[in-house]
Amino acid sequence: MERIAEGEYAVMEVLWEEAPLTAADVAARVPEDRGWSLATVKTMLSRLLAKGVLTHEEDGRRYLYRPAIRREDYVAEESGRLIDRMFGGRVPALVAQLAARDRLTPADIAEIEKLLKALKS
Amino acid sequence: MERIAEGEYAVMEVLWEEAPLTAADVAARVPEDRGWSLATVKTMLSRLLAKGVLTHEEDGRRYLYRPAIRREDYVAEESGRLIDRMFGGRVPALVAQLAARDRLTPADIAEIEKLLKALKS
DNA sequence: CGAGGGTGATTACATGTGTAATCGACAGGG
DNA sequence: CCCTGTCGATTACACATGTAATCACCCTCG
Repeated sequence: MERIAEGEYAVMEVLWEEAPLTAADVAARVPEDRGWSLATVKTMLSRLLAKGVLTHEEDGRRYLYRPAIRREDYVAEESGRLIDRMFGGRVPALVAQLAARDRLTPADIAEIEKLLKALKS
Repeated sequence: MERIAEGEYAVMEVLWEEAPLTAADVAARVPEDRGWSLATVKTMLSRLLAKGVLTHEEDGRRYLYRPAIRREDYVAEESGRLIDRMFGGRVPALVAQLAARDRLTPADIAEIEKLLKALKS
């Protein structure tokens, strides 16, 4: 699967949320703080098409865009990449790191414990 | 803290493992499969210096390089970034994702449970 | 003393990315 | 039927990144 750049990812998020959309619709839904012009969004869409992570179908004179890959798949790949690179593929090392950095609230801990317990059955 | 590119990260790994080192030493320790020339490693070192994530001290006619940032800090930042972007900052969502993808062995589960239990005390 | 090898610095060049402007085609309003 | 706005496509340009080659300098060996 092609790598998706940070900015491009923002466009994918929009389409994973709702699809199909026109270029203008996507632009309208991209987070405000990006401050992107419509032209910029169109460039992103073209590049994502070229990467094969989007598809488009004609709708009269314009296109409707929709994701060609599933969000879970992409997220899984990126998470795996990070865990491999930074934690030698060891998930417990990641969790230990998060714990050491206070990224785990008591609620998080409880939730994760429940998840793990469910896994063992 | 400056972003560190994928290739540059490989150089940082070497120096986090052992420092200080000369450019030639770093090149010798970079993973074989990168297939980098010494020149390439030197470019990386210059860029990392420019980014302020390395320091160097003179050793006669050459430099000894050493990390200016701690590995844990960088790793924490990158992990946080990923969790924020892909899981809305929710660590349990990440763990659920890993579970769904069979990235968790029974040993991992046991280890994580032990970690979490220790946290609660 | 002169040549060769090692050093960092400078330069090179292709590709990716952020961020658009512009262009040619076409559709719909007047 | 023509103007204007809209669409995708093409082009632009600066900076980041991967991957080096080359240069100027200096130390050491012969």
